Order: sequence, then C-alpha cells, then structure tokens
Amino acid sequence: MLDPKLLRNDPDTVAANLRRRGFEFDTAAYGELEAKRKTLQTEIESLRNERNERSRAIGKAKAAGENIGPARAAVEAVGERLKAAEADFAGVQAQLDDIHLGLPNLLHESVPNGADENANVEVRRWGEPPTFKFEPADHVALGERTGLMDFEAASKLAGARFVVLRGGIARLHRALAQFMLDLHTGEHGYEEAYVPYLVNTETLTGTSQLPKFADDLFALAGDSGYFLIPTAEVPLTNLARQEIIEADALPLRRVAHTPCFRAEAGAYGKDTRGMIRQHQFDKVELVQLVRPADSYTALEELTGHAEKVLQALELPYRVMALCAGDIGFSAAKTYDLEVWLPGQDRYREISSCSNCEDFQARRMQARWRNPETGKPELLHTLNGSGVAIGRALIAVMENYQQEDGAIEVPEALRPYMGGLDYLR
RNA sequence: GGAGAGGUGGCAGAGUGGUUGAAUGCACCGGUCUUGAAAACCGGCAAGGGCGCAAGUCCUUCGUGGGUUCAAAUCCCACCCUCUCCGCCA
Repeated sequence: MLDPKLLRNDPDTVAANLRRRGFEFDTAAYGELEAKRKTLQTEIESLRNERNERSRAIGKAKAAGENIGPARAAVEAVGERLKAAEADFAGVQAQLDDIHLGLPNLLHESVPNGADENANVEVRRWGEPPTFKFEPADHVALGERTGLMDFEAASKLAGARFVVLRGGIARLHRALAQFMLDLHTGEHGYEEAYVPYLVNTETLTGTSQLPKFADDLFALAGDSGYFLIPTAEVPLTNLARQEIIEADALPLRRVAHTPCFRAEAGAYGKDTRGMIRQHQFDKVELVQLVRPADSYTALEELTGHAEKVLQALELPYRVMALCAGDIGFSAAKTYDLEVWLPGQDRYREISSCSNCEDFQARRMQARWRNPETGKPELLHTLNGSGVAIGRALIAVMENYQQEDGAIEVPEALRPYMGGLDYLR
C-alpha cells in the first residue's frame, strides 16, 4: 500500500511513477473520491463531537438530579443524521480501500525503463556455461534415463504440473534444501524458521497476494478460509504484522524451507515440459526486516546471499535488474538470478530478490521503534529466494550431466549425499 | 469434540453504563542527588487521523464484526484467539 498522504498531496508524481510500470492511476477520479471522503469525514466528526458533548452534559445533569428528558430528545436527532453520514462514508471509504489495495508499489529511481522481461538489464555474470563433448540433454530426458523423475506417476496422483522424485534424485532434492539452510544460517546470519503452509486472508493481504492475485493461489475446499502459501515470503514477512520491533533487534533475518503452491492460472501452455513450472515446488526463502535507511544495502546483501548458493554449487548465472514493466506488484526494486540451463541453452530465473520498502509494512502495520524519535515507524521488508529448489535440482542435473547419463554430485552437496559422487 | 476461564497501552495489570484514553507497576525519556554509576526522589511517556503557523483542539481505537443506549472497555449477539480440565490423536 502506498502512503495515503502522498496520494492526496502529490497524486501526479505517483501517477508518473506508476506509468513506468504501464499502470494508469486515475488521479481525477481519485481526487474526487478523496474530496468526498474528506467532506463526509469532517461532517461525521463534528456530529460525533456534538453528540459526545451533549451526552456528557446529560450525564452531569443526571448526576445533579435534573430532568434530562428534553436533552435526550435533542441528541436523538443528531444520532439520526450521524447514522446517515456514516453510511455514505463507509461506501466512499470502501471504494478508496479498493483503490489503495490495487495500486502497485512505487519504483525505485534506479529501476530501468522497459515494458517486459526483454528490457531487463544484466548487472553481472558469474561462471562460464560448461561445454559438452556431446549434445546435452534436458532434465526431463536425464530423469527418464535414471527413471527417478516420474511425471506420469504425478499426473495420476494429482494432474499436470506435478512430479514424483525417487531415489537419488529425491535425495539430491533434499540435499539442496539442507545445504541452503545450513549456508544461510551458518554464514549469512539468518534464523531458521518453520512456518505454517496454510494461511488466512489477512496474512495474504499483508504481503499483497490478496486481494488482487487470488487466481494465483490455491484455496482449500470448504469454508476454513485457508490458502496454501505461494512462497514462504508470506508467513515469514507476516511474522511482523501488527508488531513493533525494538531497534536493537534489527535487522531481522529469517530463512525457511517450505513447499510453495501456485495455481499458475495465467500460464496455460507455458513451460509445460519438466519441472520448470509446477503447482508445487520447494524453495528456501530469505526474508529481512530492516530500518528504512538500510534497505538498499540489505537488498545487495540479500542478493549476494542467494548468489552464494549458486557459487557454492558452481552453477553459472547472471544477475538481472528487472525493468519497470517486469517488476512485481509489491517490489520497489528487484534483482533476478538466472541460472544457466544447458538443456534449454539459456539462462532461467532461479531466484528473485526484492526490496518492498514500506509497501508491505504499511499493509501489515509492521513497525519498529525509532530511538531518535521514540515513535513507531514502518519497517522496510525484503525477500528473496535462496534459492528455488526444484529449479536448482534441474540446474545441477543439466550442468553436471555426463555422457552416459550419470550426474555428478557437486562437491558442496556430497556431505548431504553420504559422500556419493555420481548419481546413476 | 465436550466443559470452564479469559482477551485492556511496549509489557504486566486495575477498571461492570456517564469528563476513563483508561488507576498502578515495569520498561523507556528528561531532571535532582552523586567524582561516576546504582538506588532514591521529581516530571514526562499509546497509536492513527482531521483542523491549526503554533499553542492547541476535535474524531477514532480496550480481540474482530454487528447490536442496545442520549452515552459502551463496561450490557446483548456472532466470530476469532489464548489458557485449564476431559475425550481423541501424530
């Protein structure tokens, strides 16, 4: 959510910023609604004031043993007028709330212009794509050869966009998660967290998956009100919802390994082959809550923490600064990490690291106590994949494949694989 | 699932219809005392919003949402959550 004061006082600046995303903010309509709101609010407040004063007077009169009959009748009329004004106000406020919850975050000035992913800017590259003396297979073909990656079995159990992993591949998948958690808790100062995979609408509204992106989520059948989390960003970030965090506890860095569930409603026919785009995938997620002044430094650090995973696995990647048109709803700035996939002969997203500034914090009322002012102020929130496990598995399989279809186990993962060096 | 108790400020904890936004304690901030610190003492200290140059002033908020009333932390209804006991269960 954007600062309502900013929307009121400087709507044109907001509109100009959002236009970079290709988002049109109707300032005239907003201004009109906002004026209505103000008029009604002023009216309501003065009516309430009148009611309160008269009621107080009645209390005093009664205590003094006077006749309060006429005074009561007089206030009744105020109550009627108040009721009508409040109904009007609620209608206007509901419209304003819809607008507020539907506006994306303002972009940081460093975000490059551009309409879609083609305009994303490469920031740096790490590692060299491996060369093969044979035609490298993709992970689906590699999985078939070992027989340990079974899309048909998953389809029987649940339908399209699921996978069953078995044996060494399943273990490699688990090893990746363990390795990443150990790296982030051991080297990067994150506290490991175990969190609910089912969350309520308030939580999803806090991180801004709701109300706008309900179609991307899986909701549980029945009336429990639960949704499956699309990422651990949701529970981890919402830990701070309606909290005031003491300054010396900052920055808060948390990491969790969870499954993620996504409806992929807008992705029919996209990435249907293999494990690239699944309804269920595992991810190690990094979340930081920081002082506003520190959030851009924190974004660089957090991105670096995700990069360390790929470096340790010796997977070639590049860092992309997302352009205005490709950046997510709640982010002010985002770096994507794209890993090299020999089977696709190109880089594919494996991590997305964002600074949401106070956008989510305002929705959540996640605050910290600023010792300089003594007042609670909004935090800045950041999140990043550190990294997506399914895609990391693919990347390892494809980059470490051998001519005979075996997969070499990266050094960093061998301790988690009982010392195994090749999967066959 | 059954029975009971309870949700109040950063925390603990009073308050059962009328200047109660809320006693008191802790924490925090400022001061006195002290060589310094602690203790003691004095003072300050909720959040959000409106108007105002400011001083200030008004509105809202006592789990959430409705209701009763001239007036609700206080009464009624629904829901959520926490705790205790019983049952069941990993």
